[in-house]
Amino acid sequence: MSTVDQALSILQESGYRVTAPRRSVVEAVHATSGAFTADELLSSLAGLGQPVGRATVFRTLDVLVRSGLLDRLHRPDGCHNYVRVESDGAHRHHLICSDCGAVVEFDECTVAPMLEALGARTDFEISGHWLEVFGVCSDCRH
Amino acid sequence: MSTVDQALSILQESGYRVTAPRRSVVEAVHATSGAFTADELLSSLAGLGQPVGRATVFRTLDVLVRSGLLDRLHRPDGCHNYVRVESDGAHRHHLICSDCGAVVEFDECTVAPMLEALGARTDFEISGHWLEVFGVCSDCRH
DNA sequence: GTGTGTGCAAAGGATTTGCAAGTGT
DNA sequence: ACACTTGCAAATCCTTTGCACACAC
Repeated sequence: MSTVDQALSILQESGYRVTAPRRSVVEAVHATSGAFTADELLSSLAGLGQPVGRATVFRTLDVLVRSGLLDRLHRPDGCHNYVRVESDGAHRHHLICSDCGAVVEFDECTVAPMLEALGARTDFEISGHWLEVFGVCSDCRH
Repeated sequence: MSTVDQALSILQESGYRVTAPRRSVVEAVHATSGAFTADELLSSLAGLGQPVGRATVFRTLDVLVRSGLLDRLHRPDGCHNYVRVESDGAHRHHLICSDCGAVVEFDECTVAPMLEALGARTDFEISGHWLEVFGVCSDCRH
């Protein structure tokens, strides 16, 4: 069972219908490696000969995020990038190459004790955090 | 010397001119407590009887960020929020109340060792990171 | 006086929405 | 059948830009 099919099953289990445009989007997403924007995906779909309407792309990205198949990234330059989710841990962060957009997921996150202290000090009830790390991957350095 | 005046001096030292609209913007910024958007600031200025053109507000926010007087925040609901910078440390992160937008700056950030390990494992040359923490402040809980 | 900064209105880009027609289950 | 989806085009939102005028230094 390919990963695309796995994704489509998850979609279905989440209560969404599996339609041709959604299949195209999922395939295009699986063909990428790294972070992408809605617009890049739109062009990519057109290039693959499987054009999907602009609105549908946006709606499908939402659906995929809600189904846990994509993560929405927030980058300094613009906020709406997406990446395919690889692991299934609840705690996911991303290391992103500023050059080529390559993304590495990681879950070793040592901020928990710090956040606890921070919550105590400020009397906030901390509900979550975002951590994103930027750098240059080995390919882009050479 | 009030904080507004301090800010205006910094602006000037950064090579920007101190003009009436910029003064208004700095005053309005100092009247807020927490994160705000360009649009909120625009309305706030109009409400104070010191209307400033839309373009000028955007340009001035840029100038203030570049002068180190404001930080640009990225929130789940929308990406371009601003907060007044309070400390002068280079390493600043923010704890934001999801309810009222109150912001607490903090600098105790314990991710450095983790990032070092992450860089070694992935062969990325890590250049920076970005951490934001969300929660509910004590006022909003009561 | 000179170079910056301003305001307006228009342009631009990204995302959303309304709606009639199409389609998965 | 029925509700969910789609595509299109228009609407909306946020931000930037061009340009003539004004102002800080």
